[in-house]
Amino acid sequence: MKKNNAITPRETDMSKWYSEICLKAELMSYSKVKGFIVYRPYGYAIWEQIQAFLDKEFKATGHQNVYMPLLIPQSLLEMEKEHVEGFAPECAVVTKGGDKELDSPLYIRPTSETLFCDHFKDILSSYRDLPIKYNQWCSVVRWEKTTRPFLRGSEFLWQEGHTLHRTADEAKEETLKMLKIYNKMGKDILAIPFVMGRKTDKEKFAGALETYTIEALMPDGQALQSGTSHYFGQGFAEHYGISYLDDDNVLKTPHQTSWGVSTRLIGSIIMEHGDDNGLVLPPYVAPTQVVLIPIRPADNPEVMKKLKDIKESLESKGIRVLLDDSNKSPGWKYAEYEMKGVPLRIDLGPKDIQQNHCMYARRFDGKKDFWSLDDDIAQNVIEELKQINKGMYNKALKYLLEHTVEVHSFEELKDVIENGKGYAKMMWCGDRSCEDEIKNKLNATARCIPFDQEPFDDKCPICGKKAKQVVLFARAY
RNA sequence: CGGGGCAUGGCGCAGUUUGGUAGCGCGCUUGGUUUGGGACCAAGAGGUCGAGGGUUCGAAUCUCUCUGCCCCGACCA
Repeated sequence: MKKNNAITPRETDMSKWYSEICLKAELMSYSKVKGFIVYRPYGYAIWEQIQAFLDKEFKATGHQNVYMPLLIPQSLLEMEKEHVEGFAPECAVVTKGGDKELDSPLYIRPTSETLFCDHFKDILSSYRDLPIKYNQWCSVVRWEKTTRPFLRGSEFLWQEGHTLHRTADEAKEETLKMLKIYNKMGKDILAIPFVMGRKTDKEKFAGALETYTIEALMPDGQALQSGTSHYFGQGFAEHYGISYLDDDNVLKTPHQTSWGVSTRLIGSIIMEHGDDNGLVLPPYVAPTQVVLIPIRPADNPEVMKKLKDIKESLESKGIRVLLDDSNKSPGWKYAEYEMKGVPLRIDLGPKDIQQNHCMYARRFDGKKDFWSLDDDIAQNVIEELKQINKGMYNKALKYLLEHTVEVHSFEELKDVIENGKGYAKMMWCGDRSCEDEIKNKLNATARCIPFDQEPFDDKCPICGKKAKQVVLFARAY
């Protein structure tokens, strides 16, 4: 049969493949303003699943949601030097209110550190107020020159956690705790194995003492920074005058963190799992987890009756299920739900009724098999979704391991980077100059200093000096 | 910000070279027949040809200006 809605194969053109999935799986639409997209229901629902998971984790670890204003006065943004230098060049600025020119411009938040700091100054007075653990769900605006749906937009949706602590240790612990929640999210619901690690000084957040990251590896060998967690120390607090009286009656400065993930995660899901038939969604973020396809229902009333029973029993177990009773042909439906990445499909037709079974097909590996209609189908589905998530994770993990290559020389590094072989795992002296050289010559950056440090050499292949740590280099989105 | 491409119904395109009053495929609506890997017939709806100016009796088509989008690079979640 003809494929009248096929997409460009990933091998042919990854960029084209990616944007066609975004559009044809109905995740988003382009808007009239460059870099700003419409999050369509199917795409937004993925974000809602991610939100639901994280919101629960945040609250379970004692965080509260708040909402800060959209606009930042210039004076407030300028209070932390590194921070303003990092962000001001990519800010959108409001210069008029109504028809009147403003005395001082207002910045649309590119991130909300400054707003949180200003507020913290007001509400913190005693050690009894600490810790303060806030999170915000919102969108931010950064005037990007090059934009791609989900991966890089001028506006994106995210969450940003901002916390204050009495001790440095407690703040550091918070920073790592939140990073681990992100990593858990990868394994549990995104089916993406992240590499956790610390950013080099060159790559860390503007104003942070330490930045930690979760990095995903995409099928073209490029890395995608998927979430960050920062330890600020007391820098911001000092600049913004945040202080409290401790139990020894001494005025002290709290220790601060911030951490965030964004709708970029949707982009990483698309690239990590997608194939030439379209999107492949991991089951626990899929807006529809199971689609039911009736075959020849018109002259076989048993078919719809049975499917409605199945639908009800799935719903009663909290499974997100869609019964497509439209009069499109089954073939059309197969292709459609493959494009949309629905993890599991169940077909039921007269032949199945006769044989007292139904057919199921898994999206990610195409496995097809039958379940007896006497089975507890809901229980089977629950188990199958679990296996799918595990299978997708393991597949991605295998790719990650196979594409993390130890390099001992510049030539080997070059080979890995230029041929899209993935992460170049390298022993590094720790000098900025070597990092810069790699950036200049190969356009690759230090993605992170992974937590798993297993030294395999004793000198830096760039300068030949003594190596201090293992670093992963890659080109990045 | 450089380099390339594009702008004609919801989507994909033809028409532009050589000016003559807008067409095709998909999708959509209605009715009917269908349904095990993108069904078929019939009848319909839908377009100030990205915006503005100019040339002309007449502009999707020639011309000028502007705007937007996509892709590839340099910078960033």
